[in-house]
Amino acid sequence: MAAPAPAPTASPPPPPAMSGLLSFASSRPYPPLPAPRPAAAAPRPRLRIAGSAAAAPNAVSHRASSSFSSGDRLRSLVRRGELDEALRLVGSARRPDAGTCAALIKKLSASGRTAEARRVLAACGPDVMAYNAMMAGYCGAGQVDAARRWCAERAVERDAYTCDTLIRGLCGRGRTANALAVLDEMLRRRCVPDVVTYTILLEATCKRSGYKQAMKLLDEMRDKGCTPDIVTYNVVVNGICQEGRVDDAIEFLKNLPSYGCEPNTVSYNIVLKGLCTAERWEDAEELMGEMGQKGCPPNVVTFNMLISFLCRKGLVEPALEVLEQIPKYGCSPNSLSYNPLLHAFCKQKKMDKAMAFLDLMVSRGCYPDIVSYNTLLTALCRSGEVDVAVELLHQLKDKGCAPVLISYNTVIDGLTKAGKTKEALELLNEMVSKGLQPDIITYSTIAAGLCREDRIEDAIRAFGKVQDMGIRPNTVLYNAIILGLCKRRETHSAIDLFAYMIGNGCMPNESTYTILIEGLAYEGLIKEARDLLDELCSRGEEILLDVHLIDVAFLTTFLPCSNANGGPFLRLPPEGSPVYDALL
DNA sequence: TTAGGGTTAG
Repeated sequence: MAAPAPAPTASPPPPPAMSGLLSFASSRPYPPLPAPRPAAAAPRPRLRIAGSAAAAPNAVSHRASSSFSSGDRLRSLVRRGELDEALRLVGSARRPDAGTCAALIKKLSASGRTAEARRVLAACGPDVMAYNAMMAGYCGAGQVDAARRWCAERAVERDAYTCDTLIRGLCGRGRTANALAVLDEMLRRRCVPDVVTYTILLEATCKRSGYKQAMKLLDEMRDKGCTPDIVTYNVVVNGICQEGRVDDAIEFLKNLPSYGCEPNTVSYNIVLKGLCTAERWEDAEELMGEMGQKGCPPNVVTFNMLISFLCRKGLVEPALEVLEQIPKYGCSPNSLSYNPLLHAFCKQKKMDKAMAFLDLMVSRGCYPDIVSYNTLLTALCRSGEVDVAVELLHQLKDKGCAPVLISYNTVIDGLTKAGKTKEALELLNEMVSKGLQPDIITYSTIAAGLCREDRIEDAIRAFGKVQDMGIRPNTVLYNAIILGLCKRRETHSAIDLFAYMIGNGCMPNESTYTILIEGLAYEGLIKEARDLLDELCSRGEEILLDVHLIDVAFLTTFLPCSNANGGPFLRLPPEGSPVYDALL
């Protein structure tokens, strides 16, 4: 792989607001990374070496040593995600600790293993923490109906907290109507919904049915004798802003005292966010001025929000000015203040500036967090500096910021795209050895990289690994392998996999169809390609095909379809191209 | 239970 172009050495001078701030920007392509976070710099003593878990010291426990070590072992297994081993241990334990069981229930449910989670629940006996974990698990796994049935069986509705979990789970999956039904059940059973329950429901109602509907629920809540608090009102203020009615939100805020509730800084921040979304910068500034007078001075969130919005709109210099204002208001910038700017520099491909900015934040006592580093890793990979990314990844722990799944996924992807699949696979082994569980993104990345190298068999092994882990392969993973098969002209196998994908309940997307249609057309299987396109037609989706992959015969065959009402739209080849000439 | 980082695969 050719060495990437170095970062421009003659970068434009920093904007005025930055003058002096970045003066220590190094002339090296990449300045040394910031010094380690003092508090976390000292290497932590290793408590235990691999394989000696059972011999863990139990000096702090007064319980029987056997029960301590098994409980300790169970906790450690759950933490490491070794669920099968944890399940075996739960099966043999006399009375496993409810907190650990709750954690295991959560993890099992997250992998869709709710039946096994229920076995764990049975093993640990009645415990509200475990109940809530089960409820959250069902909801998280999308089995909200199972959650409701289970809830009814156990009559746990009487516990308001468990009900909140169910209501939150239902609301989180857009099942607001069911959540409201649970509320009715609660009221019938004289299980008093509290302000939290209502607030959750109000938030969902705002999202689903709009704030006007939420206002009705607010009245109902008051009728039932439940007094809204400022959080409740803020949820409604947010709902009003979400519908683009910021001025109505401001009006509502003004009337709050007449309901016996004073706005707080969060209330103003919500309105401010609405103003920023509408790019009403002057109004935002004015509101910030008012906040102090109204006894709700801006806090660091206020400034962070402004910085984030300005950066998103490409207004990096004003964002830098806001950053400089923060201390004048008695607030300290934190990593959330710096990260949007760091991201902006990365996006501008000004890596030297980004690195210098990182130094700046450290010199001001704000330590980069994992999001800062992940932002850098992404940018380094995208700018062709994968080796620097690998180096940074390996330095993270010493900087007091251990790499996470996303960090590894980012660099693994960078390596596969740089044609360094072997190193990517080594990194995969490394993360596993460090106890980080790869996820669907890790394996999709690896599979796509292997396919790019025509190593379809290995990619299919990665696919199998995902299934072994109890994770359902998703569309992205299927697409990667289908593309690999099509590129190898094994279109029939690709179609088989397509059928398998649908049979397993994984919905194909536009890319899936594009890949397959192009693959079929390449092999001259025009009829089959057409059938697939018709299927897309019936879905009424727009399809943009890469004309470079399509031969003239294929385009000519399909052209009439592009005029069909409501049918797919085939982007025409660029004017003057050979394909365009052949068509007209 | 409300507001803040448009960190990862196609």
